[in-house]
Parts: sequence; C-alpha cells; structure tokens
Amino acid sequence: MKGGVLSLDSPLSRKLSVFVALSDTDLETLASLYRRRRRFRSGHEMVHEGQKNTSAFILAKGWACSYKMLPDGARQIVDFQVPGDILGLRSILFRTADHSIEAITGIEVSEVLAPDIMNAFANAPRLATAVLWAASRDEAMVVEHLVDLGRRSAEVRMAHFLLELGERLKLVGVGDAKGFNCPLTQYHLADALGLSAVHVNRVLRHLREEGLVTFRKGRVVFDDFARLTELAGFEPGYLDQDGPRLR
Amino acid sequence: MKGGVLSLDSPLSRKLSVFVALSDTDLETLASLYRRRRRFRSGHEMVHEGQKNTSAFILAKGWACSYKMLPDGARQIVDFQVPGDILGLRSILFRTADHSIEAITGIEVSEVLAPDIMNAFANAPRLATAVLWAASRDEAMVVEHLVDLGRRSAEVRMAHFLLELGERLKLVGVGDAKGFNCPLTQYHLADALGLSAVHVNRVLRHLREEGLVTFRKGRVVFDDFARLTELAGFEPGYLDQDGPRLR
DNA sequence: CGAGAATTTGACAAGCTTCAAGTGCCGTGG
DNA sequence: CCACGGCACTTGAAGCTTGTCAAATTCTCG
Repeated sequence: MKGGVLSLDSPLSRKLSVFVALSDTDLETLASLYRRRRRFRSGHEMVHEGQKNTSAFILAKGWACSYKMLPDGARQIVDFQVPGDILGLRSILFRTADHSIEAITGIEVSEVLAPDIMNAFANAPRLATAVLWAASRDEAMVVEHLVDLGRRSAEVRMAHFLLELGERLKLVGVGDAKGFNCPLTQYHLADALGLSAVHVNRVLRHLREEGLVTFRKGRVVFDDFARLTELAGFEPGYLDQDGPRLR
Repeated sequence: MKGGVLSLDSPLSRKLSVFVALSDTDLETLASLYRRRRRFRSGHEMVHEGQKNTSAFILAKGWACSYKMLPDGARQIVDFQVPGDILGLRSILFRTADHSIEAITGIEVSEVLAPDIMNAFANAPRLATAVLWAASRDEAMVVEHLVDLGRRSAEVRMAHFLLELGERLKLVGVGDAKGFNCPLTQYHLADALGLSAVHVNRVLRHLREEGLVTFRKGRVVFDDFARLTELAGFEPGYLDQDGPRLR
C-alpha cells in the first residue's frame, strides 16, 4: 500500500492522512520535519506572546496549552494540545507570536523552523493543503470553544469541553468512551472555560453528584456518556474525523 | 512593478499581497476565482450548519456574519466578514459546514467551488500559503474574540470589539481613526459578544456617557480613541497587517 | 401615516466571582 | 520515619455583573 507504512510513523502523519491521501514524497517531506527532536519539562514556556521569529513544534508526547495573558494578570487558555497537534503555527506565519505556549506535562516535540515549513510546502504542495485542513480543524475547535464561552452555562460548558477532549484523544488512540487520563488542574479548566477556579470546583462536584462525569486524580471518567452528551448538546461533527476526504 | 496592477484588482488580492508577494501566475489564478459573481440580499442565509458540499465565497461588498445556533435558540456570532474576507473556507475543506453564514447587508460575492480552490492551490502553490496565512489571521481574530468572551468584562469587551472592527476596516480602506459606518444592530453585538441585547444597550450608553465611543444610527464614532484603546487594552499586533513578510 | 423593528429604561433575579478559611495530598529534608 | 511546606482542592458567605421580564419610546420604510 503506497505510503502505508510511513503514514503510521507519527501522530501527525496519521492525523493528516485522515484528511488527504499523502504520497510518498509528501510523507518523506513531512518526516523531514521531525528531525529536530527536543524535550521540555512541565511548565516550560516554549513561545512567549510578542516574541519574534519563533519556531513551531509538532507534539509527539505530552500535553501543552496555548494562552493569552491580560494586563490584569488574568489568563485565557485558548486550546490544549495533545500528541499529533501542531503548536505555534500562527506564530511562524506571523511576524510575532500572538499567544504563548506552555508545556503542561513533560513533552516531546519536533521543532520546525519557519524556512523548514515553507520549503516543505514548496516541495510537497499537497502538504500545504493538508496543513491548511489541520489548521482549519484547530480553528473549528476554537470556534466551538467560543460558543462555549459566549452562550453556554458553566455546567454545559464543562460537559461540552470534557466530551470534546475525550473525542480528540480517541483519535490519537488515548482514551475511549469510558474516559481518559488528564493532567489538567482545576486552574487549567478555569482559565480555559472563563470561570473562577472556585466555580469550576462547584460545577465538577455537581456533575459528579448527578452521576454524569467524575474528574479526579488526573482521570476523567464518563459515568453516563449518553446523558452527558445530551446535556452538553455535543455534536462532534466539527472535528471532521470520519475518514479521508481528498484522494 | 510585477503584478502591481493586478494586485489592486480586489480587496482579497490586496489583502493577500500584504502577506506574500504574489507572482503574475498567482494573481491570474486568484483572479480566476472571481468568475462566479453573485449577489445576495440582506438576511439571506448562504450556508447552513450541517449542509454538505457547500461553496466558499469571496466577499467583495457588504457585511456578513458566521454563527452557530444552540438547541435552545441562542445564537453565537463567531465573526463578522467585511470586503476582502473569505466566507466558509472551512466548510469546503470539511465534509459538512460547521457553521452558518448570513448576509447582514445586501452583498456582492464571488462563489468558489471546492474543486476551484483545490485546482488553484495545485496551480499556484504560493496561493495555498497565502490562503493559509489569511485563514490564520481569521483564526487570530477568533482567538482574540475568545479572550473577549472568557476574560473581559462587558464594557472592555465592547470597546475591544469596536476597535478591532475599526482596524480591520482601515485595511480595506473603509473607515479611519475617527470611526466607521456599521450596519450592525445591537442584537448582532449581543450575539457576538455573548451578552443580552439589553445589556449591550446599557454598555453602549455608558461608553457614550464616558465620552469614549458613540454607536448610533449605523455609525461608530471614536470620541476618544486613545482612552478607549487604553480601556480595552487593545494591541492590534494580532492582525499582522504591517507589510509583506514573504517575498 | 401606520406597522414593525430597533432602541431604551426600570425592577428584580440568577449566576458567577471574590474573599476567606480549611482540608487533603505528596515530596522533601531532618 | 515523620514533620513540614506547598499546592491542589473544597466549602461557605456575601456581593457584583449580567440576564430576564415588561413596557415605553424612537426609528425606518413602505
């Protein structure tokens, strides 16, 4: 099968192959981006808002998050990244990074410099389309997150968020309908969902008491997946992960 | 000047040229996307969430907005589109549209079918990169909007939002530091900012009484641009509109 | 001029934040 | 091995921001 073996090399290749059938050239070009392997420890700030000429990173292992700080010290987490996600793509297309990125756990990444990616696109045009798709998928998640913050109550927001995370992790082969391991603190959740940590705690308690989800000791357990999905009005369509579209 | 004349053909060409220097081939390929010219009247729903095989549109004239509806009838407006913006790009990359798009005013667009854009990318690879940049810029705006909803008070949120809109319109040559014409209703603002229409009205009154901005009869006037910018903590860096980056 | 839409205002209620204090857990050093 | 310190989590009480409901006023357009 053409490219079949190579495509399983990494979470990112696997993810992109879900969208476009990549040729061997595409896959080799993509693989060349994995050269600069690096590790960061938990808490390391890999990109700082306003920084110039930053790198992008392909996340191989661990969790990270991108966020923005406000003048008053408040933080808004824009998204969490899990293996197979690209970090800081916007930062290399733009002159200056418009957000910061921090490792939540210890992580393993491949660093991608701006010229690398531009060359890769010139060398394998389909890759540009595939990355555009991946970026669009990220945007779709940000949009759904926006809806969370704008129009969903704290409880529904939390439910929706946990379900989305579960769905994303399923795609990379971590976690299932039962639940998943989750290194986030309640402060992370608060900063992502636009709530106070105190309220996050109350919401989690309520969801647990209702027998819907339990979030404890680094693990999320879906106690009643169906009822939770209904409460959240969760429609995973926007994740667009039902098999290749472009052949 | 190579491509100089063609590049002024349309708001989109102009916007993309701000990012990459496009060759004549790129510009001609881009121009070919303008073939299917269409008009829609105010209120027309051009894309409906869940719809399959939708088109994208390049907006030449007028305002549109993209939004999502919730089961309870609430609406969250994700973004407003002004001339030079691409509508529904995600919808053609994905199988099904993940959001709806509606014309706010009467509008003029060019319809772009999925194969058109894929061919254009194959034919003019730099265009793919340019569109990736445009998509990233859109995402940056959505991200900033996310911060609005998550961490800014209603008042700061409104201030920030109006300033961003003003900045975007400057780029297309409509509006300046004084203000701009704006066809939005307070309901639009409410649905965009995650507020109730009643509260939008209160916030606008307060901003007006403070001598900061006036929003009346389809026109936004920045009464005190400097003080408003400070209140909003507005940093237009994320719009990345300071001249070409890729030559 | 009339009708529907958009805006405006007031009163009250709800949801979430803030402040404050305490509990549980885990790694570190004596 | 145990005490200590720090961090995450938990809970209660009070207050503020924003939503909801209801009604009046003004605008817009045919």
